[in-house]
Order: sequence, then C-alpha cells, then structure tokens
Amino acid sequence: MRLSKYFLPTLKENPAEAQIVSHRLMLRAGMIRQTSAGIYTWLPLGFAVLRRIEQIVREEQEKAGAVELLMPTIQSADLWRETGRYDAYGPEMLRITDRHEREMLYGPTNEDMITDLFRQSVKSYRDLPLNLFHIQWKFRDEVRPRFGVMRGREFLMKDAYSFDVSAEAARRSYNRMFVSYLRTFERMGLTAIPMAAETGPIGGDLSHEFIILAETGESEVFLHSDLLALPAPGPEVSYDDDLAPVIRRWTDLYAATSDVHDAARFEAEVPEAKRMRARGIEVGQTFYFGTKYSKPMNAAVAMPDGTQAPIEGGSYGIGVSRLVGAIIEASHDDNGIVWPEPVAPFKVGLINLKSGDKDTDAACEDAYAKLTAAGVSVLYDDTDERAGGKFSNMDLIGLPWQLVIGPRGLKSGTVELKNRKSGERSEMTAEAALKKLTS
RNA sequence: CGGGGCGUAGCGCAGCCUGGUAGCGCAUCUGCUUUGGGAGCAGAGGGUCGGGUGUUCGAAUCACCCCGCCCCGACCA
Repeated sequence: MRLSKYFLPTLKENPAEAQIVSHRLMLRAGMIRQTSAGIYTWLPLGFAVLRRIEQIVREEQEKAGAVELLMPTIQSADLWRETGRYDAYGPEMLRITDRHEREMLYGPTNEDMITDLFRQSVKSYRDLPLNLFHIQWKFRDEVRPRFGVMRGREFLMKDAYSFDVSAEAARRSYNRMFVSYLRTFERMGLTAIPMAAETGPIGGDLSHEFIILAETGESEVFLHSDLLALPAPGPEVSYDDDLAPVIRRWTDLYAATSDVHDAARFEAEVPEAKRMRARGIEVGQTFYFGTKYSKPMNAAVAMPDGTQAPIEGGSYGIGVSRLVGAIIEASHDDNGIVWPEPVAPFKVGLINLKSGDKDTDAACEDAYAKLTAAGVSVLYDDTDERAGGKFSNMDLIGLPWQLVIGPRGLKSGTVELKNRKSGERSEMTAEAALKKLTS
C-alpha cells in the first residue's frame, strides 16, 4: 500500500478525551474515530488490525473443532422471554421496536438464539459434541463507556457455544476452548492468565476469565507469579487428546479476580514471595452453564436408550475489538505503538527519505515491488513529507520493521533496516534487507 | 446511576470573572528557501463560539433549560 493513496489521518497532538495510552494511540495513529460515546468508526489501519486478530481467533477456534456461522445483530425479544432473560438482562440491553411494534433488541450475546437454532436442527446424541461460533458485533449499553475500544458499547466479539450430552463431555468441550484460548492469546504476543471468575448474567458454575496484566486494567487480580512464566501449549497440541492435565497445570496455581478472591486461600496456597496483586484486562471468558438454557428452551436430544436428555452447554467469548486496545496497552513505548508481528497491520514500513529523487524513488519502487511480490505487506511512505515527519509517523503506527531508503545511504550502496521493538538500526545492502524481511 | 469537569476553526488551547470588531499554536492551501528524526520566511482560507430561551442598545461572556463528551465511583467481552 502506498501511503499517498491510503487513508491514514494521524494526529500530532493528543485528543483531550483520551486518557489511557491505547485510546490515545489509536486516535493518534488514525485507527479509530469516535462517533458517539462508546461507538467508533474503524479507519483502515485499525480495521486491518481488527481483521488480523479476528483471523487468528478464527483459526484457533477451528483447530479446536468449533464451526463458524453468523447470527444477526438484531434479535427478537420472544426468545429472550423464553429463557427469562428479557427482564433479567436489564438496561444494558438495547431494546428496539420495529414498525409493527414488535419488540426487538440489539444482541448483547447469543445463547438464546443459538439454543433456538440448535433445538430446531439437532435431535440426536449422534450429532454431538457440537461447537458453533460466530464473530459478530454486539451492543451493550454500558452505563459508562470509556477507554476507547476497551470498553465500548458496540464491540466485536467472538462467541462460541458448545453442546454436549453429558456434564463430562461438556467439560471436555470446555477444556478444548480453554486450551484454544491459551493458544490464541499466545499467538498475539500476549500473556493471558486464566482466572477463576464470576459467571454474571450468563450463569453457570464454572468460569474463567482470561486476563492480561496491565496497569490500566479494570479488574483487580490476585495470582501466583509462576503463572506468568507458564508456557502456553504449542501449536502441536492435539484437541483429540485428554486436555485435563493442561487445564490442571494452569488452574492449580492460585489466580482469581477480586470478585471471587479468597484472601485466606491465597495466603495458604501461595508463598509470600510469589503472591502477586495486579490489575488486568479481561480479553476472554469461558462459561460452563449446564442446562440453564436447554431446559427452559427444550433443547434436548435423543439418547441411545431412546430417552430425551437436555443438552449441557457452555459459551466462550473473546473480545476481538477490545484486544486491539489490550495489545497496545501491553506493547507500546513513548514514540507510539509497537505491534507484535502477528497482528501488525503491515509488516514493513518503507520510508522514502527523498521522494522525487530519481535514484531514491527507483530503489524504493524496487524494494516495494519485491517485498509485495514475496507476499510481505508493506506500507510505502511515498509522500513528499519531510524525513523527520515520516520517521515519527512510522514509529507512531508501530509497524514491526522500517526499511529506510535515502540518497545518502544509496551513495554507499546501503539502506537502513530498523526494528521497531528493539529500536536497533543496521545498514546493509538492499538485497540483504529484502532477504531478511522475506525470510 | 451518584459525584465532578468540559463544549470556541481539523487538533491542542486562550478569551468568559469585569458584556462592546473572535484570537494563538499546530494542521491545511499558495510561493520561495530548505530537505537523514515532526524546518524557515511571506501570504491565504477556514467559526451559526454545542443548541434553545431570556436579560440587555449590544451576549462566546450574564441567567435558565436542554443536548453532547470526559473523569472518579458503583456495574461489565
């Protein structure tokens, strides 16, 4: 992508309304613009990151056996009445009346709808286990939206729903999602710790919040510090295996949000030197809720002996749009964002230090063409901005690599390659730089 | 929802107390000079001062009402 043909309205100054670093940087880097409280337009750069995160989530869900579909954002109130949640959910649910005076709502979550789909279509234990997910916009009318996309009213969420014939089987489904969450966050360069959590309006008796530690986090958490060093399961993990030992390794050590924190247990189980109290951002939550939805909605399947059994359910959310902010909270410096490569909107920022100079233009065009041909995503700053502005902007938007080409270096046959994260800069031939970026 | 704050050019702000020609920096546009970490000079454009009502000869400024946004707290992917 050539910057001259892109849409990247960056800001030099901090917008007054943005208090925390991810919100500030997202506005300044031209990733989002607010349209009203807690509601944002995703500009091209932000949208590119959102899609990369979404894709990682999708891939890891599919590896764990979940199947993607897409449910609507607008739902009928009738379904929610059936589960008793229409009244229970309260004013956070955005309620809408259509032209026929039918009561509708903008979905804050989809347990009711997916259970309805399930009961219409699945009748036999033979079709289970089943795990369906979608990645769709949600709306929760938060009392106080804040922190940019970290706590918006409209947000993109991946929600998966598992259906099983027994509590034991449901637990296996839960474990698969648990492991896939560890994998998902690991791939984004995040250390997410599963913690015992409250179940809230979703219900159920088993739940974990996946939390990344950050000073600006909204949750207070208590944990055994060894959890921070626990390696996530690798890409070779098999979801057909018994995953209980992995779960045990992650849940044996104490970790809880303040809602369910048990100070006595914390002190008994964790040696003093390992007791950690911190703040964190919740990026995902898993629930096992048994028959909470299947019973009131009559979602049952025929068992081998011919009897009907209500299905055992679980649901599993990941805040996809929140992750964009959370990753920035975890990865930035004074100059701007530092994208982990797997979620970066472009891998390389190509800086032409002197647009209009024949040799520099030619060298940049050549590098741009070769990188693009090799499948490397490049944002080529071909504008006639001054060099200083280009450097600052490129640091701000945080692409992992900067390839800097100017007349001075070309004279001695070199270009400069800068690693955004380490700040390390090295001069080398264009060939060497391209080789490094494409390998 | 309780408490606090803020709305003036695209962004950051001053002016308001004490009513009288709407200002500054950055950004934008034009020209010249510059050109390797947010350049200099000269010029230009851009505003229903969040909205309404009132007070007044006169309102960005005073009063009342409304709307929007932000922060702290209680609540949540």
